[in-house]
Amino acid sequence: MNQKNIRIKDIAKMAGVSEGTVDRVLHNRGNISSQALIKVNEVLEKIHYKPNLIARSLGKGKNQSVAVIIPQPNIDPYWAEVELGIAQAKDEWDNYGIAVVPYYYDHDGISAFETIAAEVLKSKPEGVVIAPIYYPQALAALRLLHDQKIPYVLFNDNIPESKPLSFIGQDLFQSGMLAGQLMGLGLEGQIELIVLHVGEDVKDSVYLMEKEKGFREFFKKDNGLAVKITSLNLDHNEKSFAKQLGKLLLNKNIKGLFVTTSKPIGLVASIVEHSARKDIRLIGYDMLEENLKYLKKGVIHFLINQNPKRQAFVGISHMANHLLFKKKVSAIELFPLEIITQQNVDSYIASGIH
Amino acid sequence: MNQKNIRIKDIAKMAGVSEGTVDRVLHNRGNISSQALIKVNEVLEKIHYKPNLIARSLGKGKNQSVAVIIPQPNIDPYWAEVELGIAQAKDEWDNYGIAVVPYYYDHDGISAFETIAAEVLKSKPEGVVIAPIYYPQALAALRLLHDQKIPYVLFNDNIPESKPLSFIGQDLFQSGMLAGQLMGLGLEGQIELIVLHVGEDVKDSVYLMEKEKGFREFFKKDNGLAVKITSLNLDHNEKSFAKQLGKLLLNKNIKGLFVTTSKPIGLVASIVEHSARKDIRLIGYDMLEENLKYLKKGVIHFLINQNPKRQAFVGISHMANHLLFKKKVSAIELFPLEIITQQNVDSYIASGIH
DNA sequence: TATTTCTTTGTGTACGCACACAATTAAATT
DNA sequence: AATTTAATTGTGTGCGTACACAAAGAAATA
Repeated sequence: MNQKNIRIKDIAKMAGVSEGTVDRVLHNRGNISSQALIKVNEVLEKIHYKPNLIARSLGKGKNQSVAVIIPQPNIDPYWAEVELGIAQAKDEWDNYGIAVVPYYYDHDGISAFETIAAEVLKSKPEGVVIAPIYYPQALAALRLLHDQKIPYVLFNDNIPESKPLSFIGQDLFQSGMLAGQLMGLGLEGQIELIVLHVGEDVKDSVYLMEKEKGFREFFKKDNGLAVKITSLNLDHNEKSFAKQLGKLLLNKNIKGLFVTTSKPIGLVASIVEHSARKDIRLIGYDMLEENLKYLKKGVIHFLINQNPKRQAFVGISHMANHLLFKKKVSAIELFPLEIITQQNVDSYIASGIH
Repeated sequence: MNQKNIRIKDIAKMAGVSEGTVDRVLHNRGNISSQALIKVNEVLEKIHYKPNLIARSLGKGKNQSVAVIIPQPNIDPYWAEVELGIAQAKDEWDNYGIAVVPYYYDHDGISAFETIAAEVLKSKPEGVVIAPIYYPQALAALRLLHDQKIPYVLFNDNIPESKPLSFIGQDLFQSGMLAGQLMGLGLEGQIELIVLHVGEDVKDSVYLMEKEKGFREFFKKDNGLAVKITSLNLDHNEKSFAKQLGKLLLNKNIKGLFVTTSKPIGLVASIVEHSARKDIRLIGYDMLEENLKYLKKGVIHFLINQNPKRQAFVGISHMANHLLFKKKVSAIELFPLEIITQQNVDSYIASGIH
């Protein structure tokens, strides 16, 4: 690349045709004589043409738009994090003429999702990035996108059968295994552990189950420990929740809690903190503000970071690269399972998204 | 940005001057009447001008080059990782007309560094990215760069007084604290721990000392533990090294080893593995191949990832963004202190660099 | 053969910015 | 006032691609 790059102009000269003809071959625009086609293809096979991506996107000119669909972020700190990632991507890709347009659907009303999906379709975006947390509704929407040949990227939850351009997320089974390892560190003898699923719809439980399966799997292998694992489904209606959890903590054999979603750990932590128990190991998800508070206090011992902010950012960036530069993007991008503790949490906060 | 973006042309019209004048203001090229300057600045303050970065780099045209200076990677797996990051950056920025040119200096010969530095200067790169592991030589080289007004980015080790454009690395004191926390997990009673500095020059020891300080600091705070910490400087001349370490492991009170550099842990791990001790907790640095082997075996318990590959990639990207887009880059970018265990190592390997 | 229709090919302009150079105006010198 | 010199400003071209449109050629029709 230090030496002059081969341009369309050069190819045209080599093949003895005009630039327009080369352009037609490169983009299969048709209206080409077989003679010309052969000549150009001969040259293309000989050299390795690397289009100048910058010039390409300048030349294309037209402003493209990417719609991003997530649940209302203002009631849920997890999705608020996601929104930060969207904002960051918006800022970044704005420079390249890509408009990132977020759409929010109501958490409660399922029908709200369909309304939003219709709205998005009407706006005719060049690409869609979506966190498909309600499986059947999402699947229907993705079918529509597919029919209209609008590419889409999934993040947070995968729906492989919808054949997205790309999926951004984590290996949830392995995530559970990791939670198991962290839970088991330094524990000995006969103990009981609790897996806590809090206030999630049954639909989602597929994903939560993956985490639980991984968690249980870990203790099958780990020797020297006699572990009894109980899983609990609780609604985080505050009163009954606190009562039930409090009762659990009276059992001295219980040494650890694994909370499978990020939102409720703060609540769990406050209950653990106010109980008499100082020996409970608490493991949960994500660097939400409340969670960090209890991590720093030492009530929560480990957080596994799902990096919602970055998932959104990377998902949008995949789409942007696809639209702008026709770059090949990986069909599945699994994020690392980041372990956050009292001693490295600040380094994570400081580093942000690169 | 869905609505038309403001271009230089628009600013010119608003201010009642020509495009050239606006250009001169934006780039402080001088030769401007105070009247025109005021008019343009008034407009600039009112609107938020976001230059089209793509057009900018197309317009600039000229191919720029970034020199990257590191030690010979082929004898050292750590620097081999760094080289992967360089290759990745090279690939990425090639599309934008930036040539990334690596230079390697011999690990042993100090004078080799100066030779390379001279060579780099002669090539007149637009920017330099450098891992300044030999302090005095690096400082001298950076002075030369400063004199010639060639911007430089540091990674791996910082030399703040050289005022680099940007530094990419980690907080080493905090890194030691984290090692302390991981070491302490589940340990009880009276124990002894070893901090192992292996085969590094005294010059570097400033940085290793930071890690040790952090490690010791952690155990000052942590209550319930009576910990004795011994630090050892060993040369990894294999025979005497194995003998000395073997002798140490006969002491049953020693429960953990913290190795402050990445290269020798494989060696340490093999010695620990072949000793009779199954209760030694081993903590070290980086995802080098040999280290991963012992991590998966369970001999090494934790690795703290310094992410050499990505440090190089981000360092080069900072420079590229600076040269190409005149983007403001953060003066210091601290990487998160990533904890790698048996259960999340694969997720890190799979994810690579984003 | 002249005319129309369809196919193929070449040329020109735009994208937004950087930068060189020409044109204009102001200031300084004779 | 005329000329030179300097300061300021405007215009034009190029970066490499995409795409519209005009031009040219071939085929079909009258």
